[in-house]
Amino acid sequence: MTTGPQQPDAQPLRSDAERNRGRIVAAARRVFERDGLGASMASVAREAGVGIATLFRHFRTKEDLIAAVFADRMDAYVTAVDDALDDPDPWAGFTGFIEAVCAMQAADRGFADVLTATFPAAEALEQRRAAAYHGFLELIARAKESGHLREDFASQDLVLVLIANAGVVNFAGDTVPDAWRRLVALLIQSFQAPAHGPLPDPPADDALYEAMLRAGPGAGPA
Amino acid sequence: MTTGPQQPDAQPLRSDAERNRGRIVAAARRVFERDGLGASMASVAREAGVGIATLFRHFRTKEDLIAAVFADRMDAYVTAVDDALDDPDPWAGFTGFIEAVCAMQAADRGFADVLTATFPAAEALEQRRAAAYHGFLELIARAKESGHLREDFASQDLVLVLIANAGVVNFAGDTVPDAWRRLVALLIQSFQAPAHGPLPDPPADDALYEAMLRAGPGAGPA
DNA sequence: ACGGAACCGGATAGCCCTTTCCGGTTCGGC
DNA sequence: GCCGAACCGGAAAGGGCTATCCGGTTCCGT
Repeated sequence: MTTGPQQPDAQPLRSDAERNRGRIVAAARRVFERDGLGASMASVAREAGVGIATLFRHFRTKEDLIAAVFADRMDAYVTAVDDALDDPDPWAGFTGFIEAVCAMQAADRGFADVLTATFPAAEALEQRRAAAYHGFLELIARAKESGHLREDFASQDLVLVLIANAGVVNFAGDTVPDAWRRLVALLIQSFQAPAHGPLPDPPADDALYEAMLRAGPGAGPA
Repeated sequence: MTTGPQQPDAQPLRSDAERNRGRIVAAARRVFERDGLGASMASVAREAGVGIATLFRHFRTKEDLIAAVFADRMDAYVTAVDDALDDPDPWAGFTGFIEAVCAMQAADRGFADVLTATFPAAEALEQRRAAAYHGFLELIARAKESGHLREDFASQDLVLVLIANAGVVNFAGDTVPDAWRRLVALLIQSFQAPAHGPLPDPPADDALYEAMLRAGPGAGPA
């Protein structure tokens, strides 16, 4: 595991350390949600009311902090897929999932950044991402089978939606908080069968992964 | 005029100054095209083979440099609208314009950033933006009248497309250079009549402008 | 209630950014 | 070919970022 200091079994922390750790994670959650992953570690420390050194002692790098903060959002991500698979209507499940995920991006700019990047060092995140992706493939299959989803829809199109939506969310953020809804509605309608025409080929999976890697280490957009 | 030093009539520059100014603009064009507006002034100076001070003597701020570099791209932007208006097929003109502009974004990451920001101090840019927007309104009207464009398409949707596409271009950039084509194709199909369903209301114009303002002064994304 | 390990946080290093300052150099009119 | 004005570019100021160092403090077992 790469998440060194925050292993559940590592040996109990002293009470003050435990308390500070909780404060830091909670503060980071608030700060990242508001400002995206571009928020500085100093701002997190300030929000938490601890010194910078304390923050870096608990999380050796910013990426470690991100992994700790967004583990449960990634759980919600997986849960959203499962819920969608439980929907008896495959098309409603499919569209509901996309809307739900994009809504999560709009509600948490940090999470929007997380979904469009890859953190190979943070296994906790990547395993959940893989699980969700796997479920989404099933969602695609069922929606196509039901005849509501266009046949040439590709799994890579989800990444495209997430990137586009992250762009709108990071851009419009607080000023135009509902702009993303219209974009997502448009995209969903473009996915619906019958298609209005053919499409260019989707990008290659490994190339997309490569691009998400580049977005990882560095911080999110300004 | 806010473009102080680069006025055409200001009084002729000395030959070496004139030469350096040309080098700087050409270098900035290359650097911004490759790296987006986030590129540093130092990298521009290095590419131009001049000192940093020389760069800042010719362009008091980064924004001044941006305005000088992208004036002609904005001309191409206006030209694209005019060409589209010349198309006898309103729908072909409409879709061709969107594709052309998005292609310009993909070919020049700096321009992609310029299109999704506003620089109130750079009148040269803003006047052209306004002209293009005005032409686009006419393009919308004709395309709706022809029955190919959905009735609830709003002019703000162009901004949405530009932002979403800039997100994909800045994200996928060199790694997945054609990813944007699929996104744009999808969006165009979603604009085509008959619509697959209703849409949420478009964002308010002034709110969008406000958001573009925020994206202006600061540099582009990483 | 005491001693040492664990923990704290401010100051600091090192890097990148935009913008300014200033001593040295080059141009170009005479 | 000389000389002043215009111009050059490196160095530095001022700010932000991640990450580390170290002297002082707090916890907790005994």
